[in-house]
Amino acid sequence: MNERSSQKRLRPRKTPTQSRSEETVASIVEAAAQILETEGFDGFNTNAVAARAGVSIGSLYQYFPGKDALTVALIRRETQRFHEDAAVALTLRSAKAALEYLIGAAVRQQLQRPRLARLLDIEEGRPAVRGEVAKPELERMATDIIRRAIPRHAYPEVAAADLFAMVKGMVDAAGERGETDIEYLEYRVRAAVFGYLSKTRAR
Amino acid sequence: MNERSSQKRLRPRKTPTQSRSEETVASIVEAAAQILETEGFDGFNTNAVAARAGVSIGSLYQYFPGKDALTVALIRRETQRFHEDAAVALTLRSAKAALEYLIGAAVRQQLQRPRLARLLDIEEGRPAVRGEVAKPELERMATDIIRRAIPRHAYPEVAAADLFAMVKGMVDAAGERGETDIEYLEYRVRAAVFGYLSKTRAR
Amino acid sequence: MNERSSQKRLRPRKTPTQSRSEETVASIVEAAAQILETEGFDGFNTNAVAARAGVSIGSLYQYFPGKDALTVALIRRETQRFHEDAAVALTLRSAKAALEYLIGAAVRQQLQRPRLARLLDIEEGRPAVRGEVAKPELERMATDIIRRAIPRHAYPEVAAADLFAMVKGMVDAAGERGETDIEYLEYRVRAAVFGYLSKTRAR
Amino acid sequence: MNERSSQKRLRPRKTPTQSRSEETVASIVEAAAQILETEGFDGFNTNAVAARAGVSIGSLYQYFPGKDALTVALIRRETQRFHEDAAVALTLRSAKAALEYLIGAAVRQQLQRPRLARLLDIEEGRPAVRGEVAKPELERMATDIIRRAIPRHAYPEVAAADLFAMVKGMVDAAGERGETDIEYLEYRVRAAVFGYLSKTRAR
DNA sequence: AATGAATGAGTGTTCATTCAT
DNA sequence: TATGAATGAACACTCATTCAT
Repeated sequence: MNERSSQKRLRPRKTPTQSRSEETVASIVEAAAQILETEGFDGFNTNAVAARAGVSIGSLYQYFPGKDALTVALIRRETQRFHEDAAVALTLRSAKAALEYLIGAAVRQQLQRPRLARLLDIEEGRPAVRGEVAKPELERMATDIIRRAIPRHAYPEVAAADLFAMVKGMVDAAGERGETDIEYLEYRVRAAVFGYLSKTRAR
Repeated sequence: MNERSSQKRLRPRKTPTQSRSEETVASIVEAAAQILETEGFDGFNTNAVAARAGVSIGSLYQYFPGKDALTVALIRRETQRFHEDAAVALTLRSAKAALEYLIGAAVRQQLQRPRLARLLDIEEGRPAVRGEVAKPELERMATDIIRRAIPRHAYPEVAAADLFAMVKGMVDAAGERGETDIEYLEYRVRAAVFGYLSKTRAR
Repeated sequence: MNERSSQKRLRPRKTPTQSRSEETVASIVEAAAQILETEGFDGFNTNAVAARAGVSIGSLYQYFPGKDALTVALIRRETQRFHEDAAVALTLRSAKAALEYLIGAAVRQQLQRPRLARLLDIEEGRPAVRGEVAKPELERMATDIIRRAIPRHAYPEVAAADLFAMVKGMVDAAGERGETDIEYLEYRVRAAVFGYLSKTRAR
Repeated sequence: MNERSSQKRLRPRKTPTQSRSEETVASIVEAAAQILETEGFDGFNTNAVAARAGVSIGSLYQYFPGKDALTVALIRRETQRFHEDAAVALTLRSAKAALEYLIGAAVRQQLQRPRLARLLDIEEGRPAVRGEVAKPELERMATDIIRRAIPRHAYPEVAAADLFAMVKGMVDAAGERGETDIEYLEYRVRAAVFGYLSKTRAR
């Protein structure tokens, strides 16, 4: 139907208080992840997700007001761990250690289920989805870390955005090429990040 | 349905020899670009493209065997200039100058029509399209340039892939954020590229 | 487009367990029969069938994975009775009686809805449909009957095939000409069958 | 080119019996035959026929007012020889010989290009085509032969129709099964025809 | 709450036919 | 007369979403 109607709610229809509901919601989200991973966008439709989750299509719509809401939930789930890692990184004394911690987290996260990660990155850009996925806080944290690592950096927000973009670009591409050597990839990503920062330091 | 061709052809159906045909083909490809740019994937359907091109749907299919072929043609058109720039860069004496030339080309190209560029980057990843768009030669050129710039680099192919990915990531993100200051963006991309190379030099 | 299933399934998509579904399926098949009967191949499209069945096009595709599957289902429905008649014929003591029984069944069946029968005979020959409609068993039964009727016949399988073909040819043509005198037609078909067998007996 | 120019010198500038138009028409009809034979109904479209004939689609429509007209022309061409054979058969003294002559002609004709013959038989039944193809005279000839062969036959017209139908049915089916032993098939068809006539003789 | 049958707007694609050149 | 670019009605099929049970 009309996907353009901007007033569509993307929040879950109900906050599950019962454990059974929570399980159902979780199974639906995981089913979405699996479908996206194995079938790609072409196979990613609500009926398939419901079937994979062992749930009726009606139930899916009981918990998610629409397909986009399901996508958002999945993105949130996948972002969650990274969010927590960022919080941990903030507590580290050394700013460099914090950055390295974060880089490691990003690489591992993205390479855990590379196809899923890549596809979700694309979904994040969809107008219907963007704005629903909480980037701001994450970016604020990253900005903080950079501010501490390079106190004299001219535009830490820009740097944070740039670094996010290049790390994501590199790791997505690596995942797509089928790379599995996390060590090597992390080494290169660190090179990119610290290389960028060293050349950008002041302006 | 057409059961005969198991492998869909992505090459243009007929090479237009008459000038009228050439115009039609060009107008269709440009219409595709505009639709993608203004409506995004959601509005990107063959009927809309034909309508925007001021052409019947039948004409579209006379020149493109399918939607994917149209996408491929559009990607090729957009890649064309960059291809040529890469060839020019190869002729420059200084390897550093070559790299900078290429970076500038990439940034300008990607920021010319940022949304279009971003969406085409996504399309390039689609299984139905990948393999039809000639990356190999481009990557070979880039590898050559890196080989000359950093003769002692351990894995120039990996570096080329990484650099492509990070540049694309950075510029796409910048375009999406609405950045227009090409100078500044180029400066940062150069920082990223040369930073990466300096930290990666040997292994 | 669905690129996943290289071999289109012709089996019904889901076996309806609820009575409502069964009704829907039956109404769709009967609608297909009526459309084919009244409009011929030209009007036989899925949208028209759905409309005639008083059902949405989506429902049609929920039970039949494609147009051909619907055709197959219709052929099966029309063949069903004949199949059962053949089984009954096999139980008759006299082989001649069995043959006559079968002939009568074939004539009546084919003349019940002559146009439909003729059109389905044609559809049976379509590459996409042939092989899905169970002829083998029917031919085996017919071969058995012939074997019993003419024990010394040189090639009962060939005879069975010939007889099927000539009976079908005669009755289809008669139906097309608008014949309604079943008695007379049966008489001629019997003449053809027993005439063929008497002249072919041994070789 | 070379062959053509040499022919130009040796042959008259224009063949008086065949104008260039006639050649074009013939090539189109033969192209239609080939397409139907090799691609079946699915590939049988006017553009494909024109291409195979080495003629523009516009030219095709210059000679045939529509697709059906082309089909009719093809049916007529294929029926032509059989028509002539029927005329020859009429001149034979012995009625039995005439019938056998005709049967042989029918079998050979139908088995020459079996797929084409079968497909054309189907086309003959299409409402848009039926009535355009001259059956009456052919049936009259066949009726005459039967009248002479079995002077006391009650309904020679009915017999002629029945025999046409059963012969066509048998030979089409044989062709479809890939039979190539013309002798054997002719033997069986004769058995069917004379068997039918012997059992039907009077009423 | 859960189910799954039903919906129908939308999309890719074909092909007979026309007509300007 | 010949060409072939252009047309657009028609059709098979999908899938997000609803709602009666």
